[in-house]
Amino acid sequence: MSEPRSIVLYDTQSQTKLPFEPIEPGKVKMYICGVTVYDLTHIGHARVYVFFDTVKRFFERAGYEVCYVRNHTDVDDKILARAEETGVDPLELSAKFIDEMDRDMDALGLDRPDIEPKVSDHIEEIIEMVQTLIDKGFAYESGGDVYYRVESFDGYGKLSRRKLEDMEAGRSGRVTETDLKEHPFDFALWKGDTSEDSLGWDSPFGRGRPGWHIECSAMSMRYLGDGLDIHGGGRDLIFPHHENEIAQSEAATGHAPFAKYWMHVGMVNVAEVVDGEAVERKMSKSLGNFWTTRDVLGQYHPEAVRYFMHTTVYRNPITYSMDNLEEATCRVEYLYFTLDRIDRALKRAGYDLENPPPERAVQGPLKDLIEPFEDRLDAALADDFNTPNALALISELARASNECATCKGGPDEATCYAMSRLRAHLLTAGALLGFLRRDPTIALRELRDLRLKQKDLTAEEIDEMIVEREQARAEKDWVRADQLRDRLDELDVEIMDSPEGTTWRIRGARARQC
RNA sequence: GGCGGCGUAGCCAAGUGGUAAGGCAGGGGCCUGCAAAGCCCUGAUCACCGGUUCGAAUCCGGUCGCCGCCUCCA
Repeated sequence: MSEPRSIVLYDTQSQTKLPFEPIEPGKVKMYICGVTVYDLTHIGHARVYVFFDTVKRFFERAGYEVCYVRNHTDVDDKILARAEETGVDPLELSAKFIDEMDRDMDALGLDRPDIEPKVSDHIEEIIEMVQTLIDKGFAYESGGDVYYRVESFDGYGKLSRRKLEDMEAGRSGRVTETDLKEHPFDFALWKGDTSEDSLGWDSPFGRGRPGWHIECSAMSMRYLGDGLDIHGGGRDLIFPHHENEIAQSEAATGHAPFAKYWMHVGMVNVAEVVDGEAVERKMSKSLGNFWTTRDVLGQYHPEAVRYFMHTTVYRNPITYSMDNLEEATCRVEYLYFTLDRIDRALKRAGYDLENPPPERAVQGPLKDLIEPFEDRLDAALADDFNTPNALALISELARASNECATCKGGPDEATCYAMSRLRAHLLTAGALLGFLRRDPTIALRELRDLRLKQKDLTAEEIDEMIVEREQARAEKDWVRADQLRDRLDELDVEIMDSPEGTTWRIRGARARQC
């Protein structure tokens, strides 16, 4: 970005868009809640991390130095339960799923966060913080556990704007009452566990392990200090997780706000039939309606998955469906075909793609598209990361690119120069959103191979028929050529004849189009 | 019961005070041996009712429908 632009982002707590003003000039301190690593990640997790990857990249483009921390919760009851079931050591189990998550997030092309702390490496900080809370009267020991006293914190409920009374008056039977707690909404900072063979650490309050929320407070402050710029995660973390983090952190440090901006990503929904009725519900482990990132990447190209994620603004729910993923796949394919066309046209004209000519003003009808493009792209993303608007801009670019690359008689010098600028813009936008990052030939092959796999076809058998048809065409045997094309068509293979030869592709699973 | 959100063309989806981005599908055209790809043209007054305003999809009130959170959850 040529000059500092004001980035506006929606803050959950104030329920409004605010101009981003860093605590330390030029720096962004960002903590994003990671996952509890007892299983493969699902596509809902992926949405959150794809989004914040783009947030991070955009801040960097805007000239900020970003410190991105994302934790792994590797000590948790669910991990213990899963470890018990499978007879594995809990920390080995979580280590395995951290690796699996890395594999999936790498495949999606995410940059690794700068710091990825684990609970098991920060027990000391956690114990220290719990002790501080006890000392200050915000927490109490009870039956070997330590609980946070929600009524001691004035601001309790300020993020999720709910009152303790309202929640108590709410759905009966939902809140678990325990003799150990002073108030039903008090939550565990430390869970006592005296059995020697379970995962635990010695502490001033006895042997045990941390409760759920404390780790994020302890680890975020360990790496980013008492005040962070951005704290984020999925919408479902607003209550109780983030609410509790605020209560703990601000109580412990006496410093407010704990986080200046709270950003929450909408849920991934999935359409299902429940009791004979079509409904759309949040994807979740407990409902059992989730798709793992691994499964999805087996079916769809990672860049198509990212494209799909960007079709809806991050705060709204998005529907995971075959149709939506297919459409995203088609768009990514279209963009790569476009890039491929530009590259070929430019190479034919003697352009060196690695060393584009020095920038100069564009003349003619494309001027108004090319010159202000990056400014418009930045404006879209600076407005609370409006990725659908960014995609709309990319569509305009691609259309113009195709027009240039396929113009009759071949592009002239001015058109070639315009194309090289369009190409650069496409790549810039793609780099921010996470696609168009491969060589078009490679990407198109990857896309093709996934479809071949879907249709249970091999490239060889198709190529054979293509060669046969080319021969028929060379002999102007149109009847035979068309017969072969019809046969291929039945296999959902589409043929594209061009002066450079015949290429083909597989139609997507979505109907007979695309 | 409390808190939050959503309802925009056949479908997906931006836009939150000045006469509705983009994509998919459909229709018409250019190109093509014919196709496909690509390009061009083509569609909505914004759930409903009432109000504020010179002017509202956009603000206020109400109605209906859907979803999320209040329990582990990204």
